[in-house]
Amino acid sequence: MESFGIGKIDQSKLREEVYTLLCRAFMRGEFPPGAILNLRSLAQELGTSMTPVREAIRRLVAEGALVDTPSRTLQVPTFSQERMLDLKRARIGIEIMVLDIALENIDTALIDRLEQIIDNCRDSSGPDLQTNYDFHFALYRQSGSKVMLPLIEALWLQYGPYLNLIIRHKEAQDSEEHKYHKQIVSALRSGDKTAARDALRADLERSFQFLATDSELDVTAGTTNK
Amino acid sequence: MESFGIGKIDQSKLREEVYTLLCRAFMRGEFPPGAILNLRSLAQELGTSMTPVREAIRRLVAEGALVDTPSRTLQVPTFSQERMLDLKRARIGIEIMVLDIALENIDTALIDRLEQIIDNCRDSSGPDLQTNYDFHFALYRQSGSKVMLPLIEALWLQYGPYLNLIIRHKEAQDSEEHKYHKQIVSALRSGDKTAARDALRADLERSFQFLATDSELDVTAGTTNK
DNA sequence: ATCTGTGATATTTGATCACATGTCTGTTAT
DNA sequence: ATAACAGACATGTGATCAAATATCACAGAT
Repeated sequence: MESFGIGKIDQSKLREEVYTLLCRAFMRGEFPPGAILNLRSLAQELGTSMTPVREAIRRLVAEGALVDTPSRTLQVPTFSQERMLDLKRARIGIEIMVLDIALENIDTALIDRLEQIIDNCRDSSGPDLQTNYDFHFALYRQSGSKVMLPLIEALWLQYGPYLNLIIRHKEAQDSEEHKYHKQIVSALRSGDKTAARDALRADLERSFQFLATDSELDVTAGTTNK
Repeated sequence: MESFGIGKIDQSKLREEVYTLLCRAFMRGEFPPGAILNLRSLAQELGTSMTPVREAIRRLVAEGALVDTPSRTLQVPTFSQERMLDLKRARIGIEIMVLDIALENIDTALIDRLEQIIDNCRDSSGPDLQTNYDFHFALYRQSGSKVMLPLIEALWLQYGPYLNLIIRHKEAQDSEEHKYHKQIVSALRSGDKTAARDALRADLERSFQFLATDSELDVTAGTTNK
């Protein structure tokens, strides 16, 4: 049959929309470690019934962004130094692994796109999370690994609550994140794979740097839904 | 509080039981690539309502063991050479990464336990999946990484359908899997980390060896639930 | 004989209900 | 005043219901 340019049907999947919304909220650092969520409030807030929220929440639990407590409530994992270091190690290990694969498929079109992402940054106050996400995932997508990208997404989801703690730091506001991004781009241009790896590692270390042995982080966060 | 030997509460979560059952079935290779599942049949087969099955299935989708098709049915991912190689690369990369961490925490108790797992193998016909699982995860658990273990579980889940294809090969029956497991153990005893890595890599390569450029694998598998 | 439209059927999906269980609060007994 | 208890309240879980939509078989037209 001839193909007309009428585009795809919206395919409303309420469940997916709820998941996407919660996902974004997590990556924006809306939920602090220890926060309690409940289905009814979320459903009401989103204007849906509990069912799609339940399924979206189930997925977030499967991805490690939420945990079931013994008292059948849902909680953002509490902060612990141990878990934070574990996540950091996992992110560095896997993201560098994927970078290595991406480096095999590198081309100038990608490098240009990465540069464009950095330049399009609106340089607002605070860290530019969207630009950061776009930059990293544009890079990782070049690996072509449909298996590993979801794993990295899951790790970023688990990192989200730490972001909530970080954005309260005044020192974190002078984002030098672009410094490492630019280092990565220039390393790619000159074909220096080791330099690219080192710059990525430095970038990831940076994103964890305000979380080390910080006293005020252990406070139990309040609920976000009454 | 003092800890009594009464074990954990049954935690009647029907959802969890359903998930566990499906999970095991996947890892046993019950579902071939391309198989279609539907909630009603599963619910009926398990004697529950659809709700717990739905949530268990949602989790499997989140872990990449199942995919939603455009027509709102559930499908085991179809076989493709590309995806298989992607999964292989991911498993080798991540499982070796976790092995490296485990190697830092190695002790003789673990090595003894690993040896015991191999010896307890009932050496039945066909590959001994339970022993294989126990061996690998006992090793990986030594890493202490609560972040990475679930990722590896997800990868094993995605590998399950390939197992379905493999166990049809007659050549696959003479399982020399223990050869590499024993190599790993002796490498650990002598403290030779490189040898341990190489043996693990060889073991993983082995578990993919019958999937390379095989013509009969591309057939579309039938449904498993009428 | 092949293709297309129509209706029947099957199945997912979202909403609602009933129930079990954990938490909190206010009262009472010591 | 404090600890224990009882009852109300809150919340996840499973079952069931209603609606939307895809699939399939069949009839009719070309």
